Amino acid sequence: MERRDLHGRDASTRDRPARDAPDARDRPDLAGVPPLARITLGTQVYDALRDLLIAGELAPGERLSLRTVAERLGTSMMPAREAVSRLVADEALEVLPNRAVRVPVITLGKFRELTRVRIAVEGFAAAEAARACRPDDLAVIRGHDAAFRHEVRADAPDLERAMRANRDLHFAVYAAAGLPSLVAIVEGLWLRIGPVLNLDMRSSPRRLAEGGAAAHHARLVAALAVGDAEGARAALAADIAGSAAFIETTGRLAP
Amino acid sequence: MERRDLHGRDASTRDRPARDAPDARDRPDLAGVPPLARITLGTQVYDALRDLLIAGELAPGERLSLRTVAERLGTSMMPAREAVSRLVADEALEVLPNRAVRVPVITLGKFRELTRVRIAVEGFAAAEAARACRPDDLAVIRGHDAAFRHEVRADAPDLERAMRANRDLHFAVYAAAGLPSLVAIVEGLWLRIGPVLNLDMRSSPRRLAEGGAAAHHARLVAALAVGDAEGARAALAADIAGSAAFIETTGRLAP
DNA sequence: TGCCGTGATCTGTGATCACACTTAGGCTGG
DNA sequence: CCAGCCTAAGTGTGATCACAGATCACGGCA
Repeated sequence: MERRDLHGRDASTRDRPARDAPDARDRPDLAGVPPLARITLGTQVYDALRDLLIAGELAPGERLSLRTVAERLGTSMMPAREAVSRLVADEALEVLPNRAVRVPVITLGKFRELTRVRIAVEGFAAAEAARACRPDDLAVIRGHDAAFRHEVRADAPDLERAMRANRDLHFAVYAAAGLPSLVAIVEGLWLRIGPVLNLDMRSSPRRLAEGGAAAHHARLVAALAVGDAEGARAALAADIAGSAAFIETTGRLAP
Repeated sequence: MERRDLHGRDASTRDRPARDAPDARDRPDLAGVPPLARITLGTQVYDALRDLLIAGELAPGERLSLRTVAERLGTSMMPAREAVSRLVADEALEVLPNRAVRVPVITLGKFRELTRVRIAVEGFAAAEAARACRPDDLAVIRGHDAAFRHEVRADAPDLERAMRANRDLHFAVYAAAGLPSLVAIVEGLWLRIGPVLNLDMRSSPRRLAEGGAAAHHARLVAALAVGDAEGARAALAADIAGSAAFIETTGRLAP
């Protein structure tokens, strides 16, 4: 049970960059200096929990406690509260009538519903990506694709790395569509299926290679390269449907 | 400046129903008694602000203050904090590097992006609705359609009622698709375009009748009635594109 | 032996205080 | 008369306390 400390508790260094913000606003023609993302403790806790969720390190049904989360991450209860509130709003966590917080247990019906929505939304993103994809976007995508293929073909596949490569590949495609709000929507969906998807995937490693994931990815990349929107959509839909079908066969989903 | 009091501060009455929850779980065959939604002050503040936003009563660029919101709604600062945090997470509000909270100013580019995403997502929802629509769903939809048509044709159109009828019509269609997570996504989108959309609509009333909204709605309802998925999608896409084009002509959007 | 009341403990929620920071307004010094 | 500082009010963020309700185990009654 390692203890990540989010503090960097020297607030003077943490908030330092913000002091330049007024300058940047007074002289908007000053290059560089992007809007300067706010990094509060609450946001950091949110990101930490978020990563745990989509990595499947928090199992469905697992319970959380504000005080435990706070202590584990080295903060007080307040940032944990904010983080959990946001995740509950995203339906990535749920708080029962008992006031207990846990990661939701997805039913089979809900899983199928999410899969249909994913195919529609992510399929659209892939199609748009095929239209808007630029050479450097494609290069990044190919990089992640190669990493994934390399990992699943290895003698001792590193599942964590493989899943991360898969995720990076998908989101690189979605980012190439040039619709940030769409990417945010997809992130919300992944946040909800992450636990069940990655958890089951972890339980049966070799399925990763057997499933047609690599083949679907290859078709996807090929379609993107030639600007074939419908081809990209179909390839991505097949990829999603394939992994969903596998999850269903494990039968671990609640009725 | 009326003062809505969210308290009902008699906690004993507010939380009373929860006491039946354990019984309902122990005897699951006990009819009625759905899971019993939690209603915290934070959630109520969230809903209040949310309604203000999608009704366009909070103009883009308008600033909010936690303490002001709290006082106005008759609570302390904590529930206001949670509500604002959630809305910021939804990108329905934003907090500047100065730590000032305001409703975001949408740029023209962002507006077009959101419109494209809306056409894709809501169009899909309409198509699914055409497949899954049941007679009683259709009846509800027709009711809202009639209300909207009646309102825009009146001599003295009540804009607020018209916009609400329009919103109810749209969401009745999306609900008919039977994909709750999709409805949640669309709500997030409406939360972000609500301010600019409804604000501009309010500034020029008669456009409501001139715009083809009623005609698009008619085509939409007709398509739903016969299960024509692509027809429904097209009608809804035209509706969205129409109102978006009108908004752009007002030229009020930031470059 | 089986069951129900009852207490300690832990939960999320709300209120309040403390703090660093921003911002606007009034004052002083030129 | 204007530019400059500089105080005072107001901001979100984080910590801490208070509290009602839930959970669970122990102990006593039937």
